[in-house]
Amino acid sequence: MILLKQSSPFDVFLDKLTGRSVLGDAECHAILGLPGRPVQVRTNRDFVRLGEQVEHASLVVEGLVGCFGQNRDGARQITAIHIDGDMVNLNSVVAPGATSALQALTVSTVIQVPHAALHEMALRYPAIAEAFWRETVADAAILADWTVNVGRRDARSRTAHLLCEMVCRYDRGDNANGASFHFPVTQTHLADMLALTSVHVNRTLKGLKEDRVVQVSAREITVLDWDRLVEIGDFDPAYLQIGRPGGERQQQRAVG
Amino acid sequence: MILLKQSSPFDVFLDKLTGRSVLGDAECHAILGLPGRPVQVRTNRDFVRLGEQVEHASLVVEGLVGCFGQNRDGARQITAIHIDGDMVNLNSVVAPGATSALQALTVSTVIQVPHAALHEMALRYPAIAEAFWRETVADAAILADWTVNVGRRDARSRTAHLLCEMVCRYDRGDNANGASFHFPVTQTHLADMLALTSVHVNRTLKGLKEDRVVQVSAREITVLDWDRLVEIGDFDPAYLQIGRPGGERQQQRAVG
DNA sequence: CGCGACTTTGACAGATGTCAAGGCTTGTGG
DNA sequence: CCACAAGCCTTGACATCTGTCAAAGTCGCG
Repeated sequence: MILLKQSSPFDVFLDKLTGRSVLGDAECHAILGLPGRPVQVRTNRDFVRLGEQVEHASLVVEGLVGCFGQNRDGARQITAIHIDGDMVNLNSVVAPGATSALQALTVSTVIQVPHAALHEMALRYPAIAEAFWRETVADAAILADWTVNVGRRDARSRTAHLLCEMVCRYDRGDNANGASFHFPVTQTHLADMLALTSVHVNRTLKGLKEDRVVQVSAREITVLDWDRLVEIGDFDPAYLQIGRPGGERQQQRAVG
Repeated sequence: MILLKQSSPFDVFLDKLTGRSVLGDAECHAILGLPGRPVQVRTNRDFVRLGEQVEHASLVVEGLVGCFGQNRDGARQITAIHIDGDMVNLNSVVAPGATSALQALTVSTVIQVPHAALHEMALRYPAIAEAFWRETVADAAILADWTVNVGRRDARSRTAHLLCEMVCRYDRGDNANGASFHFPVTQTHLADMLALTSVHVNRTLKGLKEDRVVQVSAREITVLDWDRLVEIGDFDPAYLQIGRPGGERQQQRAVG
């Protein structure tokens, strides 16, 4: 599968897909040829509301997007965070009634891809249908990990764990000492991800900074001591299922 | 789709599928004809271990099965619970490397269905591929709800919420006052689902019993005041996506 | 320069965890 | 049919983590 043109906004998405699934040329071309309408979303703006019937999935091209739930009192819980190249709500193709809200955490650009196109593609190319399903499974694995994180780790460990995850998802997992990534979220956002209060996030982050494990400046996070961060965060990247098509088992032929 | 024979152990599974997806006769027959090997699992026995490569999905016929994560100290967190008729790890068809352990909470009977059969069926019947994908999405929605529950509700509300969910999943949602269901889990199991300690589960349950909201006897849970339970639990069943094929939008033709 | 959003800090409150002991149920074997 | 053991439930006293409230400091932007 040698496709070198880096022009389509779907390139990064395709990369993520092929990181987990085996796709043939025909499928790759199809993905790259998907239709889509770019949309800018302002910070803290819901672009999908709870209960809404959506008609397109959204591919993040730039920015950060969160999946929000909340309790009766309005306390919010982020259940997933999506970075560029992630198709936020691919799941909506088969379940268009949104069960959680989607909000941009920063100014973001997303490409709205009509369900019809994705659905048709899944019907036509079983390998794509499978790849989409697999993406949903991977997202669910991350979600399960978040549940464990929120449920069974204390604030310090929980925070470190999240940072480890983001390092890996930003593909800085190797050579991680000194690795840094732009993570433009407020401490309130972090609190919503970690099920803490922003005050406590502040204290926790302070601790990690004082211990020279990470450095945070201008919303840029730098890992000073990766091994220590992994240990504090009780982190094992297996659940992220990054870069092993077919769960390192299937030798699926590339149909196409 | 008129299939009245209630002989196959896949009947309940098919019911759940058709509750969310539209399937034609051919697909229904195919599902009912799936191969499978019944297996008994003892209480507290892992039948899938973390990291294991599995080769079949497991359909719960009887009993209760939990999906477990844990932290470094061995504190456990249940991330999903499956009752009879649930295909526990349908997701393993496309991601055979287990990212969490599966354990029977009570003596359970599961039917092991080879991935090969499920995979082949998904390739042959796009509507089934889609239905399987949709089941994964529904499970993920429940998981997201659990994350919110664990992260943003206090012990009392969290417990009530879980009970509400189980009432609905056991299909006792209507006529819910007086509804009861067999839920043979220990308080330690409940603690692992709710991210509490068993001691605190005990105190919380005591409170709900004293307030005449629920009654618990011999592992049978009876709802005394459904409206109150819903209110305490801050519960809205929408996320369960029960009984509305296609997310109450798609008028999908039944292919077959 | 000043406003608004975000961060940082301290004092205190409250929810939940920890530890430990005793009571109850259930199943088993004599 | 009784006695015992094992697991489970229940309870109390106390510890600890995290939340709450409030104020001041900082940063970036118009």
